[in-house]
Amino acid sequence: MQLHKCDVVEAAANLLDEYGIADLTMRRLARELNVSPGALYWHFANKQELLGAISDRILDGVPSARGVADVCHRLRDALLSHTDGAELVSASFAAGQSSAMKQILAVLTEAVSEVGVDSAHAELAARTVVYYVLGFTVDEQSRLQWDAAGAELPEWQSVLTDDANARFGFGLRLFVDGINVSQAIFE
Amino acid sequence: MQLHKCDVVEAAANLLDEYGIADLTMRRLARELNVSPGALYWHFANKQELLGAISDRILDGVPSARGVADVCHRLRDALLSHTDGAELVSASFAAGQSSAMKQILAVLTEAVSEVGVDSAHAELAARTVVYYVLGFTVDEQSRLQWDAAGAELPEWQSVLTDDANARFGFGLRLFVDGINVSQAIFE
DNA sequence: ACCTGAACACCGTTCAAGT
DNA sequence: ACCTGAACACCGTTCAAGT
Repeated sequence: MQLHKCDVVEAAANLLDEYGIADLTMRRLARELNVSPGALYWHFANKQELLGAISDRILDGVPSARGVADVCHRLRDALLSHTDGAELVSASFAAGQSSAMKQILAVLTEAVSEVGVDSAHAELAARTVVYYVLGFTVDEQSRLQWDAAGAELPEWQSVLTDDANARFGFGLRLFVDGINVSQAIFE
Repeated sequence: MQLHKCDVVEAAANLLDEYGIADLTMRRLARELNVSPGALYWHFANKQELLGAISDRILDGVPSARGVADVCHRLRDALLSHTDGAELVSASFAAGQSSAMKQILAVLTEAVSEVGVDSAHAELAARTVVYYVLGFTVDEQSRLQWDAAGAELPEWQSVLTDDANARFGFGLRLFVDGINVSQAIFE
């Protein structure tokens, strides 16, 4: 039967989860779908566009969150729930290929505006927060996956995960505090 | 004559500046040096290690800066002074291959400590700042290089560059303010 | 010790030709 | 409209063999 865009994205997402971003190639994806490599280029202009579509799938639902902290936590959760999710979305965002990340940026900008910051500075503050969340989570995920390959998690959840949550929250608060200070100055 | 590590890194840096990170391949570098591709693997274990060495070359001098703002500005300047510098260093840092970035992290941690933050939180704050500088500069550089390829800079320096400086400084202040707030709480 | 040559196992992308 | 087959122009890495 016919190949649909969403089938391709789903197969790609499965490949990502099972084998990681390094093994997510156009040729391998085509093999998985039992089509020739060229077939993918009827549905997607290039690999970057496909990666953007996977990013949007990973981020499904995140743009509907409200408030800086809420958006950031849900963004991080979404990234961590797929192998190499942070790296993939980070790359797609940098390449301007993830419309979900653009929405998230808009939602964050609005959230910052509501604290009383003018819209030009609000967008800057929102970008700043996004850089942090992506950078932190790429880092966190690479460590997580690295020692998940080694010794299999001794006493999980509490020791490693909660610590990362606390670390993430600390950095996030640094911004929120910074934003509140800048708002206090400008008014 | 013999091939030395530093010659390889220099040739690689030149290749980067002239053609960008996408064309910085082991094979192309070997061609430029008039050696076989395999020769490079006598001096470097793999491509990542070589990229790390280029990163360290790009960041030469930055770790000797002092103070959060000073380090961050010099880091950004170093990244912007080479084609795709931000992307390269960002990738090397994520892969744990840049010792210069580790030094920079240490310097930033010390600078934050001196404001009165305990060392555990100081390291977190330092990482947070690094994520911001790298994220911001990768973004800035990709835009810069994108419209440098298009219309050739209308009335430079003032309109584009100064604005980016101001934007960079704004995000940076968000942290420094946030750090000061957290220090005020903890003491 | 340092390097060559040649191979291995792949890539992304294009495009005439088929259905 | 949608896909195949085959090609184009590459990759990173390894390793026996040479000097």
